[in-house]
This record gives sequence, structure tokens and C-alpha cells, in this order.
Amino acid sequence: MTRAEQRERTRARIVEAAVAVFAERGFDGASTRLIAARADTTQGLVTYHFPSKDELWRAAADHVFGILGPAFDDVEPSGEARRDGREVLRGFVEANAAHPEVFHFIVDAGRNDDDRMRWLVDEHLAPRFSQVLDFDGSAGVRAATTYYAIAGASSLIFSVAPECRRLTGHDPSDPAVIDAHVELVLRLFTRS
Amino acid sequence: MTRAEQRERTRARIVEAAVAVFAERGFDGASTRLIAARADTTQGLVTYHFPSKDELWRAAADHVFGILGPAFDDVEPSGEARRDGREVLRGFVEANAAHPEVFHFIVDAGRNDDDRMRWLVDEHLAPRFSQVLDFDGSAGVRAATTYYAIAGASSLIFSVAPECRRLTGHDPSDPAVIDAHVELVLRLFTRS
DNA sequence: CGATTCCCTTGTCAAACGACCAGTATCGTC
DNA sequence: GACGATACTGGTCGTTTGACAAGGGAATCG
Repeated sequence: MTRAEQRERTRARIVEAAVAVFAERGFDGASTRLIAARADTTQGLVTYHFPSKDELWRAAADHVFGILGPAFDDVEPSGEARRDGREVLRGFVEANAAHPEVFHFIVDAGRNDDDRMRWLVDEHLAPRFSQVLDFDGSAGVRAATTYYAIAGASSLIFSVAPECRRLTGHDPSDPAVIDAHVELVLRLFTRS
Repeated sequence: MTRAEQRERTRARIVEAAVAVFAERGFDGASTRLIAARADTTQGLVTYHFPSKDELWRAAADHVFGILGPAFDDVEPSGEARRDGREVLRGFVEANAAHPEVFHFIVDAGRNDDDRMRWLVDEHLAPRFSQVLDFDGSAGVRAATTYYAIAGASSLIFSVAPECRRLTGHDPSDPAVIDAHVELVLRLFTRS
């Protein structure tokens, strides 16, 4: 195995472990040693590839948004669907079901006015949100409220899966539950 | 000031600080020293009144659910409003706007299958959720998905207020934004 | 083929953590 | 008014944290 291959493979393993642990425990609760253990390496190697915990967090955020990005891109709060709004919305909900980590990154970073929040907004959220804004650049209140209503309604159930199982007896990873939630969100946010 | 008064006053100050810090930083990120500083006391006093961090967290959770409880109680996902469903839903959204901490407690605890999640479900969530279940006790998938759709759509924008401000330019604590979100949620979840 | 780069391991550092405890001063009780 | 209970202070304990540094050993290059 070549040098570059080895490097990329190891970094990818660490980033994937970081995504999982950051989503489970939040930034402060995720120790670099736990991430290393999850990636089957040592803590020293983590700080070798990612000199600081913040840098590792940003790499993890890049990774999850890279996965969910395509589904996120074409959500259309304004109502006039660019293409088939129903299909786009369905894809968005299903992507949230498959990758609930994104929601955790957004909620964890978004609640504090710090560098991580600003970085996440500027780097990942703003570019995509700006697509759904009016052309004059002024984001109407309606666009904002609709955006967060869609995001919250689509993601929450998958992001608190353990709680949902205990509270309702249903498993959000069950395809039947996913389908039901997709249909509900579609019914809510599309003029039937 | 009497002994009991002093005790209750101090405990209340600590609990309120704990609610704020737990909501901001999550369980792991909230240090007892920061909570103490926020409550204008010392760390020793915190561990005197609350022997363990878990116990303090539970006291903080009791406090926030005590505040939001009444509004939470009568949300009616099933559709047939027990009383005026629109007014109940409006109160629920406004309560979330006034106390976004509740959502953070739910999301932080609900994502892991640990003791805190189980305690929160059994102590606060299940009693209230059971009110909205069918009488035979079997929670339909529809009830579960509707419950989480309402909770997510109602709360997210207020829980990531700093992010919303930077992303959309609108402040979720602005009464106009709150009103707009209330109207949106009402339009979504009530058969107009 | 020798020299060098660099991925990785191991061990260590100060700082911060939750928990604990002895001591103090004030309130309540008899 | 003396004595016991208790809210509170200050300091310390072992552990865990993120960051760092020295060394090894295999891939890369001249």
C-alpha cells in the first residue's frame, strides 16, 4: 500500500469515528481518546493527523455535509418547486433517516454564538440556504420559519432514536416508520 | 431570612444556572465550576446541595419540565382536539420560544441509550405522551411520527437562535418571528 | 543502495474535571 | 445563653482531558 493511500485510509477511519462520537456525545463529551479507540488507533495518531480537536471537528462536519449535501441542496421552502418538490422533500427526509448525525452537528453548534457556529453557518449552511432565498437577497421571515420547520419536523425523530424507541415502542430506523414519516412530512409541506 | 428559605433560594439559584449551562454546553460540557460561577457561588456549594452531577442534571430537568409542562400537557397529535387544539398548539410553540432549553435537554439525552435518557423518558416524557395515545395503549406509528414532527417543527428555530440570526438575519426571539412561526405551525398541523 | 521523508507508537505534560473533607460561622432549639 | 444543627468556604484528591515530543521503521527518492 502506497504512502498516500495509507494516509487517506487512516484519516478517513478517524473522521468516520469522529462523526459518530461527536454526534453521540457533543463536542465537549467527545474525547480524542474515545474517537481513537472507535477508529482502532491511538490518541497520538489522532493529534498527528488533526493537530487540534477543532480541526478534527471541522473535518467531521465536512464529511457529514458531504454525504447529506446533495439531498439538502434542493429543498425548496418557498413552495414553487424547482423540480419535483415532493421527490426532493422525500429524499431530504430519507437522508435524515440515514444520517441523523447532521442534525446533531447543527443543533450542537447552532445553540452557541461561538467560532464553531459561525464556521458551520458560513461554510455549509449559508451556501445552501441562500439557494432558497428570494433573488434580492433579503431572506423573508417566512423563508426562515419554513426552513426550520421543515428541518425540525424531518429530523428530530431520527436524531433521538433511542428515546423514540423507549417512548413510543417504535424504532425510527424501521423502514415502515421512515415511510410513515416521509408521508407525513409530504402531507404537511406540500399543497396536496 | 430563615434557614429553609436560604436553602431553597440557593438551590434555586444553582438549578437555574444549571439549566442554562446544561442547555448551552450539554451534559459533558457543563462543568460544575462554570455552573457555580453562573450562580455566583463556589463549586463546593454545588456538590454540597447536589451530591453528584447527575443529580443536579435531574433537578435541572425537573425545573424546565415544570415550566413547560402545562403547555406540553395538552398537545393533541391525534387531530381530534380535546379542547381548542389551535390554542393549545399556539401555547406550545410560544412556550418553546420562551424556553428553548427544554428542546436541548430532550435532544441531548434522547440520542444515547443511557440512564439519563431512560430517566427523562420515564419521568417526564412518557407520562405526557401517554395522554395522547390511543386508549388501548398501543401507540400507533402515526401518533409517534406526528408527535416528533410537531416537536421538531415547533422548537428547532428557537433552539438554534444564534445560528438562525447569522443564517437568516432574523432573530427568533423577535415577537414578529415568533408570531410568524406560530402561524406556520398552526397552518401545518391543523385542518384549516 | 544509502539517505530521507513521514506514518505511527509510546510516554509525558499542565490544566480541568467531579468528588470529597475539614473547618467556620450563623441559625434554630432547649 | 449554651449547645447542636447546618449552610457555606477553602483546599485537596485521583482521574481524564487536549496537546506535545522523542523514537522507530517502512516507504520513497536520488
